[in-house]
Amino acid sequence: MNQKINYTYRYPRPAVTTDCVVYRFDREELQVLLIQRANEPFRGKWAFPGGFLEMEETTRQGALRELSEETGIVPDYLEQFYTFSAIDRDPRERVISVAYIGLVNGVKEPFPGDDAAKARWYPISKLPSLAFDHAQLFEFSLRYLKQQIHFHPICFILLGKEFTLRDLQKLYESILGKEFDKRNFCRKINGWGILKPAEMKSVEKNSCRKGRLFTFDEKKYFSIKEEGFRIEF
Amino acid sequence: MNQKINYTYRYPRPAVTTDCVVYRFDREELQVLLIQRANEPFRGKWAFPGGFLEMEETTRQGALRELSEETGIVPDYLEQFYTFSAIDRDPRERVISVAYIGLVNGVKEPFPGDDAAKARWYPISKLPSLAFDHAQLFEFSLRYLKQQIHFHPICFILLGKEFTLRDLQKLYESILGKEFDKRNFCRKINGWGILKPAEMKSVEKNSCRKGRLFTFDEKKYFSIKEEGFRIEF
DNA sequence: ACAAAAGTGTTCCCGCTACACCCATGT
DNA sequence: ACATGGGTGTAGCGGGAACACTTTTGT
Repeated sequence: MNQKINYTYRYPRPAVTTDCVVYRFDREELQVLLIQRANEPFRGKWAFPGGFLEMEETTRQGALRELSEETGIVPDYLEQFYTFSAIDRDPRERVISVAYIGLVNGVKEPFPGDDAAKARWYPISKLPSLAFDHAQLFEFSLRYLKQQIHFHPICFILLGKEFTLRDLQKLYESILGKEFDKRNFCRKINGWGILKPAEMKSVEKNSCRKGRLFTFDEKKYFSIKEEGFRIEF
Repeated sequence: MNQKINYTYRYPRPAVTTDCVVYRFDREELQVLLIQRANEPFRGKWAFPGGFLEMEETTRQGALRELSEETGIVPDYLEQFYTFSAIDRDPRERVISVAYIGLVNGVKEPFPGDDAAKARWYPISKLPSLAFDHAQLFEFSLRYLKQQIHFHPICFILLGKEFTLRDLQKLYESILGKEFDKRNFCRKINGWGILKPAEMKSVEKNSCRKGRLFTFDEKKYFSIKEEGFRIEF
């Protein structure tokens, strides 16, 4: 397996990697998935999962593969957000990284593997010091999220099947970094008409209520999106 | 100069290129800058300017260099919008391209050079058939423009120092692909308070009036942007 | 019992929309 | 003279913002 073949080119080439900033929302705050590096460089430091691109995969496929190898996580949404190419961003050699943002709903826990000694979710307000230029990677990813929230149903992907209006509001507040009035928020969302009440099992109806549960009406969303609807906030 | 050095790596690497979709606005319609390829592959076909990344430059620098070499154009704004990595996007070999969007104000004309046999501006409604996956590149760039118009003063960069309200309206209509009511448009823009009347030389005051000239009040724009202002449309 | 969070309406205001006519210029 | 494009105001409506108290549940 430890093949000794070398690859030779007429001109020098940078190495190409992919990195993933994966978000989840635990009904209180936004969190991102970090791994603790098992190898040099930056051994022991926390970083976003990622690694070298293979020749027979797109960057998207590479990002999914590395994410899966290092954490076992399969995201519910994955989109490219920026390519980092600063000349000294990797101490070993010239490396260009295509960075992806991932969204996960629910409470999946990671299993560290490969280059990851550990893997865990960190609240975005309490990130540790990060390897490489990953602090910048994080900043860019959050800015991208703040923008895309207007064009994609990001929040509904993060919330998963059922959620309360409070969950949704907390999530908007986490991403946009400001607070809203409960009633106005509620009316605004309802005005869009893209939520339907979730069906409840009769058990739930009486028992411990955390608020009414809703579901994202995907069909309705895509139909009004066709007509130019945007999730303005 | 024709050095015979080769570069050898332990694992195979894709080649990395940059491409630029540069826009200008001639007061009637949006145009993009295309070159006619002087070399294989796709010799004779139209394409966006671009080429291989060098080791001592960032992708941004590479994009600027290639653009300058092939067309002599220096954009007034340049931002990355997507990285294309489909496996067969270049018939020669595996090539990943980091694509940039450029904006130019005024009427600069290109000078073809390097890999470009010709270089010219094409109205976006009349693009010729394009080399590589550049049709997709174009689509992505336009989608990006449509989004970024809400977060950056794209339009004011394209218009340059002085412009009429009619120019601005035509530009918004070109990018967003829909038409607006003249008076409502005017009131909306004025409401932002980021336009100031341009000073006129006394000659202009009486002579052939094409409408009042305005200037983008950059200082004002950045100050209200700080407070969370967005250019909603 | 107390604290924490859910649920619920009204008023005011601003910005968006729709709409038509006159004037100046250039041909 | 005619055509083209510039310039201007109003009325109605809908959505956004500000605002407080009661009820339920969990501790």
